[in-house]
Amino acid sequence: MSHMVYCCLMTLDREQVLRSAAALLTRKSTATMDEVARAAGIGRATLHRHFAGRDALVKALESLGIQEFEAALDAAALDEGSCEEALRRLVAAVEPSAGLLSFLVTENQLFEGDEVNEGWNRLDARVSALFRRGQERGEFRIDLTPAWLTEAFYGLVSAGAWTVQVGRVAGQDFQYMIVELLLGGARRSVGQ
Amino acid sequence: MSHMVYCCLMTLDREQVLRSAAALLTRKSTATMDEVARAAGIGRATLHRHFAGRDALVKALESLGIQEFEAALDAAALDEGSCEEALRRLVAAVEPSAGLLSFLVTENQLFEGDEVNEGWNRLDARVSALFRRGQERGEFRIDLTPAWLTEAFYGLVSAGAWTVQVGRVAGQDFQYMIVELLLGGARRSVGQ
DNA sequence: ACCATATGAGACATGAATGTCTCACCGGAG
DNA sequence: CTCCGGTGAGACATTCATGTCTCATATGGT
Repeated sequence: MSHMVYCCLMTLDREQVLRSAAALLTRKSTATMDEVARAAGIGRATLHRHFAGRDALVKALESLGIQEFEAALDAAALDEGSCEEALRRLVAAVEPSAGLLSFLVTENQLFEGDEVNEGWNRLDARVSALFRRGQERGEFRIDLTPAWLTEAFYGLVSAGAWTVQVGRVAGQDFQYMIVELLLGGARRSVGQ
Repeated sequence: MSHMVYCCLMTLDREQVLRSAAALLTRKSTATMDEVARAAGIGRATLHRHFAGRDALVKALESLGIQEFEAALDAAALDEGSCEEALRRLVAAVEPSAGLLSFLVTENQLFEGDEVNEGWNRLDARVSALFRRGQERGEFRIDLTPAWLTEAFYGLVSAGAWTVQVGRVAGQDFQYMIVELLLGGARRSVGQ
C-alpha cells in the first residue's frame, strides 16, 4: 500500500526500526548497519530504504531523542509546584528514554562537528531554567550554577541508565537513586 | 641508543606519545591513527613501532588510566580521617586524569568485549569501599548503595571534565562542583 | 487469479582506516 | 669521517563498513 497512515511525521515501521536501533546502539555504539538491521528483524537493504545511511540513522535517532526528551519536559510540567517535585516528575518522565539519551550524549561526534542540532540548546535551556527557578524560590543552593546542575543531571541519568543496564542496581530504583543523589547528595543530613 | 633508561616499565617517548594520544582521544574519540601520530608530533610509522595497532594503543591508554587512577586513590589516603575529606582529596587527586577517565569510561567497547581489565574491578572496589566506610561511620546515607554512589562518582567526574572542556564552567570550579553536588546535592539545606 | 509493492538475500564497487613495507635522511657514537 | 639505529614519508595490500545494485520472493489489494 502506498497510502500509509502517517503519525508524527513517521511511519510505524520507521518508528519500530528506530526503537530497536536505539536499544542496540545504546548497548553497542559501534554496531554495524548490518547488526542494526538484524536487530530490527529486517534486511540491510530495507534499512537503507528507510535511512539513507548511517549518518541519517544517527540523525533520526537524535531527532527521536530530542523529541522524547521534549515530551518528557512537557509531561513534567516544570513550571508547576515546587521545583523538587518538578525534578522528580522529570526524572520519572525521562526514564524510558534514558538509554537513548545516554547514547546521544556520549556520541560527542555530534557535538564536535560542524553544527549541533539546535534542539539541544532548547532542552538545555529548559532544564537549566528549572534549576534557576529552584534557586530563585530558595529551594536550590546558589553556589552551583544551573549550567553545571544541568550537565550533572545528564551525567547522572546516563550513569543511572548504565548502572541499571549492567545489573548493578535494580531498574526499580532508577528514579529514586538519581533524584535523591541530585537533590540531597550522599551526605547524611542531621535530621536523617 | 639501544640501552635506554626505563621508568615504570615505560620509556619516556612512549609516555609522551601516550599523553598526547589521551589528550586527543579525550576530545575526539574517533581520531585516526594518523591524527594521533600528528598530535604526538611523530610519524605514523613511529607510532606503529611503539604500539602494534589501534587496539594496543587503547589498551595502553587503559593501563595508563588505571595506573593514574590507582595513584590518585593512593594519594588520597581514603582510609584516613573523615570520608568527606577523603572524597575531597580523591576528587582533587583525580582531576588531572579526569579527561582520560572520561574517555575510557565512555569507551564501552572495552566493556562489552570478551574480558574487562581486572584493574577496573580493583578501582571500583576501592571507591565503593570509601562510600561503605562513610555509611558505617554515619557520614553517608545508607539508602544509596555504594555501587550506585561509585557509578555516580564516575558520571559526575566525566560530566565535570566535559563541562570544563567546552567552557561551560571554569576549570577552577571542577573540584568544588563535583564534591559539593556529590556530597550535599542541589537542595538548599535549612542551615544555609 | 493477477498485479503492484515491499522485502530479503546477495553480489558488487567504493572509500577509509589499518597494517606492513621500503627508502632516504638525520644525528650521535665510535 | 664513518657507521648505525631511529625516524618520517610515502607506497602498497588488506580489511571492513558502507552504499548501490539486481533479482527472486512474499504479501496484500483488486
